[in-house]
This record gives sequence, structure tokens and C-alpha cells, in this order.
Amino acid sequence: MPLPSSSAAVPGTPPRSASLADVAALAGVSAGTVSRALSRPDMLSEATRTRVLAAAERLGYVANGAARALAMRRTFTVGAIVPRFGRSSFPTMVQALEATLAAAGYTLLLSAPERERGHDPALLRALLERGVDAVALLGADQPPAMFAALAAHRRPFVLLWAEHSAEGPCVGFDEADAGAQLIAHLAGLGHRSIGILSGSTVDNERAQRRLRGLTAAIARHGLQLHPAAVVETETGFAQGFAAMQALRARRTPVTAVVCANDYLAAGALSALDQAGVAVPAQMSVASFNDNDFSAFLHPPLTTVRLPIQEIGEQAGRLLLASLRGDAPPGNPLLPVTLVVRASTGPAPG
Amino acid sequence: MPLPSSSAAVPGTPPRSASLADVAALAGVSAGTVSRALSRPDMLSEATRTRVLAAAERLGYVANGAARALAMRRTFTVGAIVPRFGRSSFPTMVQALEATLAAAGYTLLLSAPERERGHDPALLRALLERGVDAVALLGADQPPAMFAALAAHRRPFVLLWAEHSAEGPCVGFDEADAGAQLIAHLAGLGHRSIGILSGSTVDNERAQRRLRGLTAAIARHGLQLHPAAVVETETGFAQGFAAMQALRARRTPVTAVVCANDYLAAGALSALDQAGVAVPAQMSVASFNDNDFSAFLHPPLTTVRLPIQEIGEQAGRLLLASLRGDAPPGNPLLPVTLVVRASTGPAPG
DNA sequence: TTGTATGCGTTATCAC
DNA sequence: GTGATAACGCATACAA
Repeated sequence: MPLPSSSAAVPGTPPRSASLADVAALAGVSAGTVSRALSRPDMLSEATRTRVLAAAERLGYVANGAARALAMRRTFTVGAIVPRFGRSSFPTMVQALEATLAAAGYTLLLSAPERERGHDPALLRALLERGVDAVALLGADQPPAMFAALAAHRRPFVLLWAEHSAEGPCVGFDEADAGAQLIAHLAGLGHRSIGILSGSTVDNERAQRRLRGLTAAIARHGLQLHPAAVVETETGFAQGFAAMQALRARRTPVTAVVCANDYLAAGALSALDQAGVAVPAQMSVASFNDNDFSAFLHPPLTTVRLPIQEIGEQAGRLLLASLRGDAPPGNPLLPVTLVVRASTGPAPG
Repeated sequence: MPLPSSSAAVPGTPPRSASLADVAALAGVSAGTVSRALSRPDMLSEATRTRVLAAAERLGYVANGAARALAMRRTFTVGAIVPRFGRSSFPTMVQALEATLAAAGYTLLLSAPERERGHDPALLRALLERGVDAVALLGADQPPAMFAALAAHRRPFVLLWAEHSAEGPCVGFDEADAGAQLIAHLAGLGHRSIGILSGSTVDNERAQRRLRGLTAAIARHGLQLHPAAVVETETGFAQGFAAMQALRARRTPVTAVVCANDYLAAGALSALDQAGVAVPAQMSVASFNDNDFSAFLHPPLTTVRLPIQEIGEQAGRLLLASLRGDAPPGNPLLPVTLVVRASTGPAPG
């Protein structure tokens, strides 16, 4: 009698996890039949199906994805490259992406590089080696090598948090509209001169769009934007604090400040608090809300709520559609909503 | 002449991505040699090595991980199951885990279920099907089926944010010590009666440990803990707000409140602010800091800083060691540090 | 409905 | 140092 490929009872022999052949042997059928029992149950007779399933259950059979992937040429796995993942607003997006994919049987392979390596084609290569069926990338400004590799390997992809790209589908929101909503609100309150605490725009296309949207809206409303009233800084609480101090030191006549994100806003509020500047009595503050702790601040921040979670969901749906081969064309822009809170009020004087 | 397995130049034929055989053909060597050139360059002569590498480069060769996994019986992939991933303190931990693994050539397969499914063995099964070499699980209280499956498939694993388990290695911190540090600080300020805003302890072993640690420390210091001064609630800003209102409505004589996490603390501070209760003049507030926005609050919170990122790093190292087969025994407990800020002060009166 | 045979792209074990 | 060749475990086209 030839050795069975599994020999669980033999001491000293590592009990290799059960394979299709093991299940087949136990059920008294061929391997092919087991395969069908698991993936196309309706192709089998009631009797053998239950018998096979029972055998699989008994052996604790778990399919070998590598073998399956090799045979099927797909892994049911999606790769995502999302830099600076830790303390950012990205986790919400990624969670939503994962949830949407998981519901369709796909698993997320996450690549979370440091900022510097975020656009390194080697990261994509690592994902491709893992056989990802599709890829999600953060932002539209990817190096050409990325798109080339994606094309060479015929992998569907989506650009997260991006408005538009000639290279492929994007999921994002209208950055300019978001800024416009904030500016319109402040203008409606009578503010005429507005300051901006912008995130660093170097190598960050999203921050650039955000800043441009704000300045455009300010111009449209006929408001003033002193060049000295724009402070660009890395993101962070301490940075927001310092940026607000710098802004005040420049003695521009701003009565309202828009912060590019929650961290900067938190720092800015803290700086105003320490300086004894009443918000909003002496200074109004508003912010892009991409991290959802605006309501935790003091006073709670007026924000445009950015559809971060929705980006993840929508991207997941789009990827799944691409994998089915019926992706709709176009780049869906998700809505943003203004949430007015105590940090904005009428312009003083 | 037989068809080459790749036929890039033939119109209409999808240019399947290059395989080892393609590279071999181009370089005029055998497939085995190409494999060696890529994984054990020193086993080849200088000449063939460069020739092979050039061919691989020219074809944009990317290894097929499925085939490799099938042959090597490993995927260089680690799975993690981390529920309620979105707005929690877990992303920091996961990012650190991913970074540590990535530095060693491993990729993270992320499973981020909703709370309810967090302990579903099916999630682990999905990961095992993907062939993960090792697994990271959140918390020590996993169903037996989890550990059984892990054992059956001989997969090393680590329990994140857990102190101790008979089932396997844990990486975490001393919850009781963390609570004790907060209580000692408040006791030192003269507080005698302390309230607790606890996270929900149902089905949450971490919240249970946290609460027990606090009550034990309170007892050790001979302080008072009115039963009515413990409010248990789901985590969240609104919940913290309501919990603090409830606590005050009960009219217990507490002069200090410990919040189990940042969200609850933020809500609690907000409730006190709205009620016109001065912090810390009339009420001190301290918190476990697991989400790193304590400094954003008003006033900034006194906290014990929990080593979340460190858990991820340490878990990654431990997993890598297990995969090498030289994992050190024991469950390393990471240190916590007390950070005193403006939200705590002497007990009034 | 079920069994058989082949291929998926690597790695590893042999010879040479 | 290099080339054949045999697994690896599954899916699938085809035969029965």
C-alpha cells in the first residue's frame, strides 16, 4: 500500500495540513470531485457532495491558496499602498476598503510605507509578486513606472483620494468645492480677510489642490488674502500651534482662519487659547475635517466633513467591478458637507 | 519551432507577464539557473548572472508568488485580524507591525472585521487559505477554535495587546500598573474619592483588566470608590459626554475622574465644560491615552501613555523570530509612562 | 455525475 | 556552475 500523502497517526511525522487528495481518499472519490464539491456544489449528486463535505470537515481541510492561485491565475487579493498610515485619516478609508472587499471574498494586502517610500515602484512590485488581482493607490501623482507596471501586468487599479487622472479611475471629492463651502460660510458671517494654515504642498498634490481651491474661492468672494496670511507647514498639533503663532506675529488683519486639517486646527486653537484670543469672538476658525475629531476640540470646529470612509467603500466597489470586467467609466466625486459649529461667528467690528 | 510560452510580439495574444522560462529563453540558460540567479546570485558565474539579470530586467520579470509559495511552502506573508479598525487606536499598532514585517520582506494581510465578527474562526480560515506564514490576533480572549486552527496548521502567532495567555506569546503592557500610576498621581494630589468612566467590559477582556486594575489601585491607596461612581459605556465622544452627565447626576462626591480612553475623556471634558465645571479646579480628569489626542483636548489631559506603536513593533519582531525558529520565550510587557498635564490638580477643599 | 490527465511557475534534488 | 526533472496542490477540459 502506497503512503498516503497525509500520515497523521504516525508519530514523528509532521501532520501536513490536509490536501484535496487527502479529502478525496477519505471520501472515496477523486481529487477533482472534491474540488468541485467545494467550489461548484451543484455539479455533484447530493450523496457524494455531503460525503465529501463531511470528509473535508473531518480533516479540517483548508484550501491551499497558492495552488489555487497558480491554477486559476488569480488570488482574490487586492493590494493597497497607503503611506503615513499610522496617525492619519487613512485608516478609516482603508477599513472601509477592506470591508467592501471582504464582503466579496477578497482580502487586502496592505503596504504602509513611510512617507519617503510612498511612491517607490518596488512596493508595487512586492504586491505584484504576491499576485494581487487589483491595486489601490493613494493619490493621482504616481510615478510613470507605477502605471507602467500596472499596465504590464494588466492589473485593474484605482486612485484613492484623487479627483482626476489620465491614467485611470479615481475616487475622491471636489477639493475646490469643499474649500468654497468654508469660504462661503465665513464670507456670509462678514469676514473680509481670511488666513490659511495649509499643509505642506511639497510633493503633495492633495494639499496643493486644497490650497488652490481656497485661494480661488477667496478671490471669487472678493475677499482679501494677504500673502502673509498663508502659512504652509507640516501637519501636526505642534506645527499648527507654531503656524498660528507665526500668523499672528505677522499682524495681518485676518478675522478668520481656515486650517487644512484637524491636527493643524487643534494646534491653532491651542495657540489662540494660550494667547488669550477668544474664539470666535476675536477670531473664527474653520477646518477641513479629515480625521473626525473636530467635535473634540474646544470650541468644536466648523468643518467641511470629507467623505473619507466613503472613498474606501466606493474604491472597493469600483475595484470589484473592474475585476468582474464591468467597471463604469468616470471618476465619481463624493459629496462634502459643511458642519457649522461654535468656532465660527460674525466678524468682529 | 514550438511556441515560446510568451509571445509578446504576436498581435491579439495577451502578453502574459514574463515567467522564469521566458527569462531563461532570452538569456539562453535553463529555468533553474534563472531561479538561482535571482535568489542565490553567488551560486552562479559572474558572466551568466549578469546575463540572466539583464534578461529579467529587460522582460520586466516579476516572480509569481503563488508558484513560489507552492514550491517553498511559504508565502512571506503575515495575517492580522484587528477588529474595529477604523476609528480606534489600532492603526498605529498595525502600521508599526507592517513596517517591522516589511523590513524583513514580509507583507501584511489585513483582516479588519466589524466588532461582531472579530472572533470568527472563518476570518482566520480565510487568512490560512491565503497561506499566511504567521498570524497576529488582537487580544488574548480568542475562541478555542482559533488556537486549534493555528496549531493544526502549525502557524506561529502572537496575541496583540494582551498580557498573558496559556495559548501562546503575548505582547502588551501591564494594565494594572498603568491604572495604578494614574491613581497614585491623583491620590498624591489629595483626591480621596475617584470616579471611573470605563469602556464597555462585555466581551472585552482589555476593558475588564483596565477596570479591575483601577479598582484594585484605588483600594490599595485606601481611596473611596462609590459603586455609583463607576459608569460603564460604549466608547465614543457622545458616550463620554453622556457618561459624565450620568456620573454628575448621581451626585457622588468624586473630585477626580479617570477615563478609560481618549474618546471618553474628550466627551467627559466637554460635558464638564458645558456644565460650567472648572477643570481641574472643581474636578480633575485623567485618562488612558491610547489614541494620542490627549494633548488636543482642553485642557490637555493627564494620561498614561500606552505603548501602542511599540506593541506593533515588538509583535512584528516576535513573529519574525518565530518564523526563523528562534523566538524567545515569555511575554514581554512594555512600559507605560505617566504624562501629567493641566487637567489634574489638587483636590478642592 | 464522476474520474483522469494536464498545466500553472517555482524551487529543489539530483546528475553532469 | 549548470541543466534536466520531479514535486508543490489545485482547477479544469475532456473522457467515460
